[in-house]
Amino acid sequence: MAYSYKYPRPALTTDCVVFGLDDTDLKILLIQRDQPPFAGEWALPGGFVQMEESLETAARRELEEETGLNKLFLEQLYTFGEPGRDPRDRVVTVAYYALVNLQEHAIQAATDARAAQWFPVAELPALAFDHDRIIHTALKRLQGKVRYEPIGFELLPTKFTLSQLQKLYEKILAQPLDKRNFRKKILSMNLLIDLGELQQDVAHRAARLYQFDPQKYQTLKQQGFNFEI
Amino acid sequence: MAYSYKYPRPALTTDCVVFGLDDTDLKILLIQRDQPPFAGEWALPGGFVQMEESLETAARRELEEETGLNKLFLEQLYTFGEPGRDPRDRVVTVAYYALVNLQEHAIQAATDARAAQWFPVAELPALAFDHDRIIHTALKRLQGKVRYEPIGFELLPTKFTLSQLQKLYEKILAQPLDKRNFRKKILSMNLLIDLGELQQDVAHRAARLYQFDPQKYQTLKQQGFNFEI
DNA sequence: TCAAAAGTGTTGATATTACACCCATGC
DNA sequence: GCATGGGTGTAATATCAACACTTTTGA
Repeated sequence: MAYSYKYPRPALTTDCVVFGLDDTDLKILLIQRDQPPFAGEWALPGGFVQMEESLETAARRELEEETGLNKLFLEQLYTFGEPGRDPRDRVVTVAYYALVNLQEHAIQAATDARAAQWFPVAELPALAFDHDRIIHTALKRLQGKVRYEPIGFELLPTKFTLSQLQKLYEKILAQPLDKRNFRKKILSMNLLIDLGELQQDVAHRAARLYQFDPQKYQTLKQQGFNFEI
Repeated sequence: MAYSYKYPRPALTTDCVVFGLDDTDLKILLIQRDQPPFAGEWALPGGFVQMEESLETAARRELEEETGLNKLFLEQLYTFGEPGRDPRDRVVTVAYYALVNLQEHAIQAATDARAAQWFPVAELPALAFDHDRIIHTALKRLQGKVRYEPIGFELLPTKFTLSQLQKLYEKILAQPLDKRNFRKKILSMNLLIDLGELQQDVAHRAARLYQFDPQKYQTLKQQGFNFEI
């Protein structure tokens, strides 16, 4: 049954834009290439889709192989297939983006010993292929989506403060938000569980810790509720 | 240079969900298959991506070959690549969706003599492959996008009345809208040019004709304006 | 006691919703 | 003259934006 269609076929890969957030920056995880083309340059984690795996499975497998990260929030972004985007051959790539919280997921040395490193989105190095364009598309998608879906929580630890959440939105949307209005809005949605716990070891008044309630969100969504920041 | 990557490759196709609007319904254009698998069933227009053409070019080429339609609004939707979605072989398809106004674009007999026919979205026939899933995804995308981008105008003739526009939104969003509030909102955006002309040959008071002003939209958008219905 | 961030309400402006009647036209 | 859709305004309500001070804690 294989190869019923006797036409030349483009090669098919997946690439993944992994976003992480730390105290100072929104960051993207890149891999240093050790093979031509673009040897020594930085690129998105990714690789070839195997014949028996789905596209998303391929994206997750490559991510784990190259960075040790797994069980991330992962969503298809866009498919890039201009002839000439790979100098050797026609290669079509299905791009994904992922969100990870840096506190709870440390990246491992890649199994094939290639360097993996986080870069602030404002300080990206030169990138292989059209990966700058893919990252640009992913940033736009993240900015659009974070306002209408509660995906921002994927970038935070399970327990977080309202200030952490506000800073997350300020960094992604690149605009300041009013503290009181932000708290009013987010708390009025009733999507956060007040854990009754406080931050530890901070050199100022400790903030309350909250947790996102995905089940509550599903329930409200079915009743016509729309998340919006 | 071709075939630098010596791995088995999935076949790559594009498929296109073409939406059209007439007086009564939102419709989708389907092609009747004359070859197995799924011979006799209905399917989305589409076909194989050639090695030297971009994905969008492939989608437009297939559309024109199979339906005669060209120069449509066309946007990438999603890439479907589950193993098993084609019974013969691993086939990954990059799906697009298109918007066309039925008044100004008649479909032609397909060059390869396959039947092309419009179906109301509520009365779709049995579909080949996973095309029902692709259509479902396209409908959701259209419903989401039409509220935040002025793409609905692509489904109307150049000159249209406010009632036509309102009915368009009511059909796509599947909810009634208040006439006075709708008019207030849409006119307050200043995106419509009042042509100073009236409908002809209607058996009631003739309505004013309007035209969407894409340049105005671009200008406003750059100033931070957000279209929203 | 100082620095640093947490936490908290009110007000005016703006936007949204609900709602009903007269108008123009062709038949 | 009647059926059909075109066209119009207002009032009540809800939402949004702007804004400053007190509290808590550890160093």
